[in-house]
Amino acid sequence: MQVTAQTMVRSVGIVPPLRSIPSRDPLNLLEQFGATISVRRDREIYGQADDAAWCYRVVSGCVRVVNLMEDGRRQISEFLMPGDTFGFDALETYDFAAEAVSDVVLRRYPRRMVDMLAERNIGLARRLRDATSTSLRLAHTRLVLLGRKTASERIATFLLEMADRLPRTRTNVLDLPMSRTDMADHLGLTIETVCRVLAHLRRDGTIAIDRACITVRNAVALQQMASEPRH
Amino acid sequence: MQVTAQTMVRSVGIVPPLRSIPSRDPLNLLEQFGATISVRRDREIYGQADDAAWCYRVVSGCVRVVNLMEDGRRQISEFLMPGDTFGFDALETYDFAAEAVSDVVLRRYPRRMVDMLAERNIGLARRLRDATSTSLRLAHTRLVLLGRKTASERIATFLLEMADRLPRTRTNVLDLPMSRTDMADHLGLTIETVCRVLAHLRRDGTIAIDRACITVRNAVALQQMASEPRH
DNA sequence: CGAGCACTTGAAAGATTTCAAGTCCAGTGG
DNA sequence: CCACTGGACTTGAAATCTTTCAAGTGCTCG
Repeated sequence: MQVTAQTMVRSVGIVPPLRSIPSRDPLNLLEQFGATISVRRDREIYGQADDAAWCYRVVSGCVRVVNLMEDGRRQISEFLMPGDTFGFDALETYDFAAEAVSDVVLRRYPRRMVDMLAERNIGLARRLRDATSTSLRLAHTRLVLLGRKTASERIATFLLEMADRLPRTRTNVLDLPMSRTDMADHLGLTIETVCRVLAHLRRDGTIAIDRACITVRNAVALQQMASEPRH
Repeated sequence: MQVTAQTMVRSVGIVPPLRSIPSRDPLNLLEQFGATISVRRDREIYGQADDAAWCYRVVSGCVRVVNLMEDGRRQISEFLMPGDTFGFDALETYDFAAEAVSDVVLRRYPRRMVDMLAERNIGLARRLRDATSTSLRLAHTRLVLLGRKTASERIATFLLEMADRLPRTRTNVLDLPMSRTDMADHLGLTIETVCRVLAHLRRDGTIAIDRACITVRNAVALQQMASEPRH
């Protein structure tokens, strides 16, 4: 893997407390082999066909998992927030590129070490399997969104998900790190449709928009609009 | 889990050879705890909210993984063919229903046993993790299909995938086990659109249609039409 | 032979995209 | 300090793809 525009920082002896990771998490076993790296906004973390040499955990910022078609069409299969891991589910190569949505700080672990530790520690192996299962479950939820939901339902679902996952400064205020284009490519829409639906919600009084900052004024309305699948 | 309309058959001492499973596969460790069951066409194997008590492997026939929305909209996230496993990635509950597309024969393993064996056997644990990773990768490919491909591209992609995965009697002849409705719910289209695109391909001479049986006359044309994502 | 169901096909309706202008900032240079 | 430029975002109108609504067709089963 070629080191792109990443600023390397040496691993320090003491592990910084990571958001939403309980200290008993088996994932912490990896910390002794971890390094902290920073990636600037819009820089690639790894490419679609790169050898899967590293696994990552988001410390701060937001990462997008991107798949490109040859003619330029783009699908963002997920956004990763602080505490989320990625690259652990790779096989020989990553199958999808990872890029920094904002300036991000990551913990990075050598894949070989991860596999080696997982072979010795059953708790870690289990943890990795569960993490992959959770990703899979999330992916299935997105299949429903892309396959069966309308534009409004997709946007409402997305906003509620962000309200849940984004590190929030204030309740109901979402400081979205991604552009409208990113949202569109995540939701299987065009940027214009994203804008129009958001504008409609604003006129409704359901949300307020101030550039990248969206305030949820009526969460119930969003929930009804989102048409979540059965539980 | 309630036993629905399944015909239970006692596990036999000798494991029948399963299609496309090399005998050295760690999954075979499960065989001693496996039972063979049959499920009739359109019967539920498990429901969306059921406790995840069992893991399965398809012996013969075809299974669909289904997610329902409250208003009845349906998304089939995948079709499973002989040799495929499912239910291994469940957490507390299955998150999606599994139903028999055709009459199917399954091997069924108690989830508790699977977890127990995986704790003792690192090869099996690894195998399960890899299987989940493969599912995840497949799911991501479908996100691109649903998010960014046109109706024709979806159909072409689907036919090529079936040509690859379906147990084939003759080259180029696909005996599709699923209905047009199933195809539509898998591809995020309506049944009418599926019919129209297939009819168009038939007039093209790209395929021939005889009810559920589709003959691929021009695989190259299908490949071009499918617009596969970059590799 | 008739009913029911899956599948097909046509025509109109509708949702989203495409094409085309703007608007609004943030950053730059005069 | 302020006009200018580029990029992200908005908005409108026309075009297009897919869906919806409506009729068939054809096969299988009783």
